[in-house]
Amino acid sequence: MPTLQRSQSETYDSQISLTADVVAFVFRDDQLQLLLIKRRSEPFQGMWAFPGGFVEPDESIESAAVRELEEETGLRDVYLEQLYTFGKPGRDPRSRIVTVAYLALLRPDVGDPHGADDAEDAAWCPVDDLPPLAFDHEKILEYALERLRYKLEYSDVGFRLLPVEFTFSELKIVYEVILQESLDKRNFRRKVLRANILMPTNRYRSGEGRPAQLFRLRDDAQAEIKARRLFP
Amino acid sequence: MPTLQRSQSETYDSQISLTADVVAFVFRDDQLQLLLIKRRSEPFQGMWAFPGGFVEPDESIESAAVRELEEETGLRDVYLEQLYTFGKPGRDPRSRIVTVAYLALLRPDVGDPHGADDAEDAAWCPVDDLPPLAFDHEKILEYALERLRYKLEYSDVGFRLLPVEFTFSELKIVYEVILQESLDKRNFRRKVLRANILMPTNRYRSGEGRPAQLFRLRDDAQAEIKARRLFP
DNA sequence: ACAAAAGTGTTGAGAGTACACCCATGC
DNA sequence: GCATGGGTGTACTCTCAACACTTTTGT
Repeated sequence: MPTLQRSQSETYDSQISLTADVVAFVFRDDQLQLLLIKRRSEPFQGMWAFPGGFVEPDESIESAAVRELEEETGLRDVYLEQLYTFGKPGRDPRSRIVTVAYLALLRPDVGDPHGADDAEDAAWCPVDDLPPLAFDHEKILEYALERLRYKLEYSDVGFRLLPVEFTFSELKIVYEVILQESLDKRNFRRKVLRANILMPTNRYRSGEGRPAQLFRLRDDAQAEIKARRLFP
Repeated sequence: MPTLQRSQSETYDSQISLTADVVAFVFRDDQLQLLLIKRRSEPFQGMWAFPGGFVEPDESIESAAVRELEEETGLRDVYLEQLYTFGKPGRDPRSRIVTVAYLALLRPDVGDPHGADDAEDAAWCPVDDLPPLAFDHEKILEYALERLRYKLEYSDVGFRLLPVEFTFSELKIVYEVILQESLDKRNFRRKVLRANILMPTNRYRSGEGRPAQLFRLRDDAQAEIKARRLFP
């Protein structure tokens, strides 16, 4: 049995390489946007892809994800969560490369990305107006979007896409855009308030019309509510 | 930048190895049980661990999981789902080994496991009476249990632990044991029926007391309900 | 007939949904 | 003063949770 022998005696060099890729979302201009880099090298040279790269032998996979993301953005206050591991043979034409995909949520006040190293360019792209993506990154994106929509409904990920202080309409727009449906202003406000996760501030955001009160997520607001029984 | 050079010119042999481990649950004797194998070789020789092993260069990770599970059980009608990838340096004393953990749910009529290859022994163990586990498998188990409890509330995983035909009390016991709380018989039955996912059969299961009608999951019952809005 | 588990209905409380008007500010 | 977005309350429906007795079978 090759597996057994390998586990006992070999040097453990593997023919499988491991990368970490990051699907990083930001919410700007009332749109959900995605961090993409333009690949400088083959394969898929010139195509857009998620930031990512090989995991070093002595760093954790998550550290690799953070590092790759850091190379492209100012990286401040990131929410990072492991998404799924994609490893079908053939997903990378070079060799057998398995990637651990991460979901990152950035607040709108992170800087603009800058090309670096293996990136000829880097940019935020609205998710509903994307160029074709390299590798199986479109499938990964689909998965990330599904997860984001899903978690929006039972966790506080929606708040991670906003500035630390935000108004109710800003929060509502995040929910509306990601869920692709419109919500009732009064019911939305009541539901959020009932959850008791916000702290009001004395500050207001002025724009057109009446200024809106700013709120922040309470520090002790648990990140994820225990699911109420839904099923069966 | 080492990552960049590697991605362009190296032979891609990596110092990171990849394994697939399977956390396989079965529900027997009104208990949630776990498939464990007793390790024949170092490290952790003689300790219990999940079935698992190295991913071959030309097989998918999921195939590796299925294969490793197949070596231990009759393997029929398995539900398999990727759980999480654990890859902290140091989790395996031999070298840098990253493992993709899978959750498997088996129906009670799968056979008993048999030791094979790298397993000196194999057995079902009740989850609340386990021996110490090798590697970081206790952490992986914790994660698996959390996921199982979570999904029980919004998907049909509970049904995957039962025979194809089952009674309402059997289903209720699965829910009660895994959620560790007792449920009201009438409310439970009503809720399941309202979900409209069951097909009644004309068959009955006799035991002590009045025989109970057997039901089966409808073929067209979707595997996962769309979450109702819970949050905020 | 009795022990054991199956099966069945009702009621009250709380959450979800639908819906329309006044308020504070900038121009 | 008017345009713009902010902020508020009520009525109806539906789901959830609590709760006890009758039915069917085997012994």
